[in-house]
Amino acid sequence: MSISIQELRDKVYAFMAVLPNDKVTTYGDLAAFAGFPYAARQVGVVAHGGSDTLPWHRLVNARGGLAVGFPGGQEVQRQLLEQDGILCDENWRVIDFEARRWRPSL
DNA sequence: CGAGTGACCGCAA
DNA sequence: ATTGCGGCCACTC
Repeated sequence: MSISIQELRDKVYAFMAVLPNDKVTTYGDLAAFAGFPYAARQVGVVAHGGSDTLPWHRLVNARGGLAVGFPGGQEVQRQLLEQDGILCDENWRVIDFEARRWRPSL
């Protein structure tokens, strides 16, 4: 059983749209809530790839760390997070991540 | 077709 | 705490 990438993109955008400005979420959680529990990677790709208006910087990995895999992305993401009042430590991890973690509709 | 890659996840040593 | 390894899925060559 394969997933539909456009359907996934739709749901990801929808969730990002309602994501509070002072909270963050993870790729895995977003994928799970969107109905594709194993599609975390694709979530990352579609979330950052397609749109410039959506707050991609509020997506972090399951350990609360900033995006790895894009050179220099961590610096950019940290600054964007600071603009939203979210701070990071030297290890590129969101401070107080568990408290700032957001869950859609639960 | 098969192999490699990627803004990921989880567990084991 | 860290590193290593396999697994998941879709995309590209």
